[in-house]
Amino acid sequence: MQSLLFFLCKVSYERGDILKTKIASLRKKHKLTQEELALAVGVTRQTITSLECEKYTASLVLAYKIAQYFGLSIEEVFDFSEVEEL
Amino acid sequence: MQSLLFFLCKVSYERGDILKTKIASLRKKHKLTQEELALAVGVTRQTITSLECEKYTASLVLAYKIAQYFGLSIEEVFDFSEVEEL
DNA sequence: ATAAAATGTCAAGTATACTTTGCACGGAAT
DNA sequence: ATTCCGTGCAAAGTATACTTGACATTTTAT
Repeated sequence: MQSLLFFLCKVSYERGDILKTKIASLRKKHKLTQEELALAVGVTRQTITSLECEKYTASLVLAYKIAQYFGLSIEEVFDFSEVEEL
Repeated sequence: MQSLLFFLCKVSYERGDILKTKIASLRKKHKLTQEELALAVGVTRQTITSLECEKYTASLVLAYKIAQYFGLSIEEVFDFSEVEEL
């Protein structure tokens, strides 16, 4: 039986400056658990959860490691479209 | 008379995990002061100094803004070659 | 029906990114 | 020689990124 509910993230409206990411969908496409991805890029599972639920924005180095793990560029994994124009 | 000395950064050997950047050379190529670049990307001059002297690594959003200012990708401005392989 | 695996969350702590202010020094111009 | 500009630095403070450990709910497997 298919699941009726997904794991849901509690959305925080305190900060509007957190980058949207494709981490969750990329991870599922590669059939990985958060734990496995965390191990692969050298952080804890909670950090992956936080990034997927957009609690904060990854550091530059972590962003690179995640992108590289999926064979993509940083710009392909994180959505910069809402960064204030220069 | 040509200058004999450049502005020099005191190198800290405490951390070996700070990304090398092309910010200083790009800024000079564009004939900008640190102050002007700082204003353009929305940080203080001291932050630009710190990044150029590699005191710490920029955040993902700041890295994006700097790269975009120069019309480059993040990967073209920051050197990820020494990031631990996955 | 039960157990195990996967995910989300919270609190407290450490580490890193960035700000603010102020000072020192070299180079350029007058 | 004096002044101004650009740069490097330091200390203290705030904000954000990440860790650790523990717990609740959902999903998957038995």
